[in-house]
Amino acid sequence: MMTADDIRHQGHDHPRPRSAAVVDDIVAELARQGYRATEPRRLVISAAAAQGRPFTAEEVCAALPCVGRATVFRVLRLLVDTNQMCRVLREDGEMRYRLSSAGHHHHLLCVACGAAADLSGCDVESRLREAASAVGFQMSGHWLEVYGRCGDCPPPPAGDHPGNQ
Amino acid sequence: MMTADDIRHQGHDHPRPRSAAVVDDIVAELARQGYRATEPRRLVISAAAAQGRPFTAEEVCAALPCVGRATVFRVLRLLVDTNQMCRVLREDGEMRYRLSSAGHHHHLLCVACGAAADLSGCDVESRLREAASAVGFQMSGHWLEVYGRCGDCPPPPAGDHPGNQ
DNA sequence: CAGGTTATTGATACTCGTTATCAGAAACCC
DNA sequence: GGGTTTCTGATAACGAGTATCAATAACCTG
Repeated sequence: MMTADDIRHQGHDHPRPRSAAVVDDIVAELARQGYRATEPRRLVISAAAAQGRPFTAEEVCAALPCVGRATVFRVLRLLVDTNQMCRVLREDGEMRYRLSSAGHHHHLLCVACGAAADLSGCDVESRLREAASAVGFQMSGHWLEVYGRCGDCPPPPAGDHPGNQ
Repeated sequence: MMTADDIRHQGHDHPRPRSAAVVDDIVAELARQGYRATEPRRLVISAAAAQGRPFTAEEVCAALPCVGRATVFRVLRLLVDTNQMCRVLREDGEMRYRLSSAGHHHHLLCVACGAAADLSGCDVESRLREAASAVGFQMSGHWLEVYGRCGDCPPPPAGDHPGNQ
């Protein structure tokens, strides 16, 4: 069977690319929380770390035919539950995953190439809380995705649909 | 076959409750855009107007056994596409619908009773645009849902999970 | 490091929400 | 009223994700 190391070394020969350290960190954190360090988990995490942008569970399944479908979903969910990964919702409604251990934050998603960037330094939260209490609600959480074009993508051709919802 | 009027009058005897006007308005708007005013469409719109809070396609299907399942989904999508209805994403990931012809706005969803309120008067948009351009993105849209407790629901028992994502 | 416990896996079947297909039915227009 | 054309409903299909459960592999302990 192919091991996590085989995956890591695909296509280049650095003995320990940065993703290896990422994988180890995540596995260590899982261990700290009482979860076993299994090969399938390493493989899924490794595949996730190899993705340059938010990915689907399906992509991981395709990249790891040696790992069972159910296991891929299980590991992804485990990582989300342990705050090692977050979900991002594309504009078309497709759910994708992204490794990121940061605390509460939001994402900027490029509608052209699919790249993602973390969005921080905007205190939307306090504003929302105020606006909510103005309508008699006590805010407890929120979900926010921001869509746009990253600097690497050419601007849209012409009169394109702005806004959303 | 049951007609839209039968539905409207269920359980009370106002000849034209306000929902009737809503239905007519929506059907008129559809007609204006070249869509035919069919009975199944009236029925679905009527059922939607009768809901006090965001509802699922499933609920409409159950309320209208005489309308085909596929048609219910088709009409809901048509209404979303023509901006007569919007989708709301519950905290647990479930997608619901809500009649609302207003322009761009967001929703406050009560995590206890499921009620929804429109959220306006908070200029999150400009802030997001700034934060986005700081990371080299040109914002084109966003998706925002705010969760909390409405004034009618008792506060949560004790130390509950705050925040999200 | 052998052996026992327990978590984890993979194959499979299944659920759920939604969409494709397509022949028949109903709206609209004249 | 009749002819087009859109729309509908039944059904089958779909995609993403989950439940089941026997077999396997990690971990701990001696």
